[in-house]
Amino acid sequence: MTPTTIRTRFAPSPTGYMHVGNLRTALYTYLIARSQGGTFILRIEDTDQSRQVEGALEAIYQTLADCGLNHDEGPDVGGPVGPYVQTERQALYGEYAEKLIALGGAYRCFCGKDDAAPSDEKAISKYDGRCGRLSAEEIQAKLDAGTPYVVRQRIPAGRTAFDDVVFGCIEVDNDELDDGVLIKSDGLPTYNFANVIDDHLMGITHVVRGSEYLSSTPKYNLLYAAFGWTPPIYIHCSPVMRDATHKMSKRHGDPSYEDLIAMGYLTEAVLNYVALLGWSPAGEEEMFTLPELVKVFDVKGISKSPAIFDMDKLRHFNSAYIRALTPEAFHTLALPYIRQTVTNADIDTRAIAELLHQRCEVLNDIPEKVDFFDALPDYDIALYTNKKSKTDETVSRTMLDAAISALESLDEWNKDSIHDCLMALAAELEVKNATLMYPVRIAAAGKAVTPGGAIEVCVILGRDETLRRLRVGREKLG
RNA sequence: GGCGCGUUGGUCAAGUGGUUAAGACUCCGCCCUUUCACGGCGGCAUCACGGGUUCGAACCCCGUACGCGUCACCA
Repeated sequence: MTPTTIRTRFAPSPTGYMHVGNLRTALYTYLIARSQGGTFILRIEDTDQSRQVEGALEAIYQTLADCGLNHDEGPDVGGPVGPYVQTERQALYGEYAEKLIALGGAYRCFCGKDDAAPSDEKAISKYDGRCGRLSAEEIQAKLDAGTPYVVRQRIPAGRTAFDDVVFGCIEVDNDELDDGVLIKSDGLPTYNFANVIDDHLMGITHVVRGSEYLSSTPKYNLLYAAFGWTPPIYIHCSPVMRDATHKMSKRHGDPSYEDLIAMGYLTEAVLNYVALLGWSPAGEEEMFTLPELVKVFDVKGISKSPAIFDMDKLRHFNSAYIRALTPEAFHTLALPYIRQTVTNADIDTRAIAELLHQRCEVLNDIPEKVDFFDALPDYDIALYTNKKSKTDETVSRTMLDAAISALESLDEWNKDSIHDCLMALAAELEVKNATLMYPVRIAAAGKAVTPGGAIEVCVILGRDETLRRLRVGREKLG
């Protein structure tokens, strides 16, 4: 029996687009809640007004909705512990800052930005805490004089330890910790403060976040301790990397979730792959839909080391998800891509989709794969030479001649009739099926690689166009 | 630089003192086959390094190297 229900939160700041690492954090956060019947909350951390990016908020909502990571509480759906946007909670932070000052866990700092910040960029220094030693009279005098101030955390002496689900027990000397700013001079809280207040007030039991917060977690626990609160369970995740030394980033041109979708990846595939970046399931199965992930997810499988994003493996997942689609669903998805290069209004796009379906890894590959249906490419006759099919230019001449006259005399033009006709012809010529089919396909498509074989291609092209192309091929061969 | 963290094949990774060191992706070969793809079978390739502890270490300890993070009135 769990004493408290699990409550997790995804707390992005609207400062950019939804990156793969963000998505993964959201996913894990969602999975932890859902797998244990808990509540998944969305909170917007917008305390840095200068970093707001237009459209970022929309991207967050859209991505979560597309992925099915539905939140139970949040700015849009409300909930019992709102508001869920930090700038709307400003009064709350002020109130708790006062409380913390009274408790001795914080103090007002009247030093200007320049006095407190390291002036020399080389020198790594921390705030010397001088305002923490001001007497009550001195503080009152500053206050009376209207001196602007920030609120800083008072770090006690000693050592602080905390447990992380992924990294285990981490202990640091408090000397390493700075008296960080909790309330900025604009009155808004820093992440360090808002996060602790909100997580506590919102009853968050499990905090999932990037490992870059590992170093500052002791400060948060000191804050919890000063308030007499119980810290949450921490789950720090290592970053998703673009290569061995760089995190995925927009700056390097790494794709965001929406970029991947625009490239022709399926949401389900992206989600499945992202889940596996830094987490491994107990068994050997790797393919999981979101509901399946809810069933099998276990924080024990989260790994400590960073994971490099591998587009090849994503492609693999994507092609598997595409193949699993119904023919109808695939046709609907593929049609716009087919239409990028196949404009002929009369052509049977369903037949094309059918050929494509098992041969398509990413939707963006489609236009290039089917362009020959619209126009016969200007191909090299070297294509007619294929060792496996036992063809060369001479053989191809014979095959094309025979195929042309056989197809010319065909009354009915459909898959079966063409099939029977060509098979009979191959038998009559005493050649392997491939020896006849190969040159026909090359002449019909003008490409070395095509989705579907000679018969499928010819059926879609239709009688006149097929015969025209076969004659063009025959002519090219001289 | 201080502190923290990390390091199993090219990539994701399983593994918690005794294993032929799983599996997946990629790549290669073969089979299937009307090209390609799918599918099937097989293969290449890994415990960063150096010391310990131990009968025995990928697993425990120490150190080294390399990498990442952090040291903001950013989150």
